[in-house]
Amino acid sequence: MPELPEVETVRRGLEKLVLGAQIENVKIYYPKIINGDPQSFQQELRGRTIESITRRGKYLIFNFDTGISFVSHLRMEGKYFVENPKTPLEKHTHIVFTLSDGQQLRYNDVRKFGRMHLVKTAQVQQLPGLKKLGPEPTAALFDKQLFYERLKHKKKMIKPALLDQTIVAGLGNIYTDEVLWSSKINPQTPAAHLSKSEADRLHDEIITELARATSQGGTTVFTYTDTFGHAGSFQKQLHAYGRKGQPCERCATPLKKIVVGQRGTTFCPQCQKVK
DNA sequence: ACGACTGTTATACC
DNA sequence: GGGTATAACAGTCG
Repeated sequence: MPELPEVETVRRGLEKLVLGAQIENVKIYYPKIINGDPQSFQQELRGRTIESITRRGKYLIFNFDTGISFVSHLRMEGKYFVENPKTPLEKHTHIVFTLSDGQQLRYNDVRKFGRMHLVKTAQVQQLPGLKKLGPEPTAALFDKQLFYERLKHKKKMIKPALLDQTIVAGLGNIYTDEVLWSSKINPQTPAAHLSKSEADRLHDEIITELARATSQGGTTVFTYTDTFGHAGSFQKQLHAYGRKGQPCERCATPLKKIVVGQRGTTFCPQCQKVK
């Protein structure tokens, strides 16, 4: 599942592989991936040069020479590959960008959940998903006091509150279970019930956990790979996610899996007690 | 064989 | 408007 560390790893890979490349042609095999008119998507991108590749939350943003940007969300299984045009198209490749250097940038997505938007660079922040996005989880941008204030006014439980992207950007199901485990907070705790010290702990864990995962190329749980086809290695350091029934690494109590806000949730019933 | 389950966001609805 | 359920999809597992 590409969450922030995986998307950032993909971004860094793409920066090495296709920054500065010019798009010669775009082939669309599954138009629903593209938000808006696929024909104009094709036409607008032809002849454009990739000037920069940025990221906001889990959104990848390709910026072009003429003030337009292409915003891509990988959702569950979206992947980019850079390959020789002679390599046969893999199953589930839906969009192919042929580049002037002779390579192809290919978008592959088994579940077809990923989405792409083409907008003016100045309009990127106005896209529905980006408009309400919370701060990036870095020490410079993610304010501790503000985090506590926002939680205090949320009616949701802490887990769905962290997943909703408006309080802080970039957490998905895996890292949410991890930071709650590290912070010893029960996922079903109402967000508004967290004490200041719990909120502070959680805030710090979010920053360090996502940074550590990013530095290790992200987590490969099911099928995630980066643009080079490499798996991440952070899955070796997961303490909660996917460890149902295994002993908690702090207290040896078997971890439990429950559903919270329609999402599978693994936690330690001993260390992460409801208060 | 078939239903349950997986996860992320936009959208519809209360 | 906030909260919540549902749709978008395909593959895997029991």
